[in-house]
Amino acid sequence: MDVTNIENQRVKVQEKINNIFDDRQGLSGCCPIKDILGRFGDKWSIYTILMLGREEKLRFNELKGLISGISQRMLTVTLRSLEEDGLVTRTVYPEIPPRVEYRLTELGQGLLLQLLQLADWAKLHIQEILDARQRYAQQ
Amino acid sequence: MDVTNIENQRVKVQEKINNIFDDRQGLSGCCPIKDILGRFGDKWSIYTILMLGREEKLRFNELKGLISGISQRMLTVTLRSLEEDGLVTRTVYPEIPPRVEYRLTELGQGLLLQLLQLADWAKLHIQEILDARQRYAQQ
DNA sequence: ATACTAGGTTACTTTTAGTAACTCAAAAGT
DNA sequence: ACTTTTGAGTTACTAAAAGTAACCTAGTAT
Repeated sequence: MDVTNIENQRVKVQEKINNIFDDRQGLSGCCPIKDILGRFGDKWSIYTILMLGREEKLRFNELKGLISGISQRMLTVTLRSLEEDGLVTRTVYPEIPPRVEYRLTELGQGLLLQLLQLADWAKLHIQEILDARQRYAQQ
Repeated sequence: MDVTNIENQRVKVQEKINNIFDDRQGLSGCCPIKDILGRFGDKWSIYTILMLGREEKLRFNELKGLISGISQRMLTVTLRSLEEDGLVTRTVYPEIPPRVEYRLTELGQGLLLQLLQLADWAKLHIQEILDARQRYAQQ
């Protein structure tokens, strides 16, 4: 890639960024990235989405078993927030003991694909980041 | 896209997810997505990266002016964490009054590109999400 | 001598994340 | 007849993180 191409790419990036900020008249409105990352960007939401992406449908305690370290409360809170955003559906079967099934919606599956793209980038560069942290820690 | 293609895609997704979990032997290790989103996934980091992506280099108070609502402390904390991860460089010019310039590293620019991809998805689907929240709120 | 500048800290308060123990309703064991 | 188990959660609490307001430094201009 020559100098002109790099410059072209830079201009495209700037346009995109301007677009993001234009859309929310002067920073006080809602920024879609912030809004979305602010919701699913925590570790429990990510693990939950990944697990539901792998297994298609899962019950509450199956999820709890798969996501090691999560407490019942945090799983409830996480699932409710994903449900609220339309990323996950919750189906209750009124039996005793109760049975509840969770699965990703189409929207949730779309988000999963984005997450996996990010994961590819993360895997490629995680070592660079860890190295940077090491250097920073050493003064 | 016919049924076979959908099935193919699903298998690919599952392989990728299995890969992510394999890499960190049994969930206790570090998951690159979690690790990375856990660091830059907050609103101040996102705004900071976007601003530095737009302007190439910025001084502390320029950033403070551009990111409306951020306090000095939160900007310091955010910049330090981005610096620690090798996403941003901090250059001090030992003058009085001091001058400090921040810019994205190559790594930071790479992350910015990923963020912009996510922003594209977010813009396409933010209304669906907002609608879902409305529905959820109404019982 | 006072005020201003850039780029922060320190000490404090509020918000959020997370834990441990409890609930519900029926079924099965002792 | 009472205790335990099961699935899917709540409630009440504590620890940690995010955020605010006031202060600092060192030189320069008024």
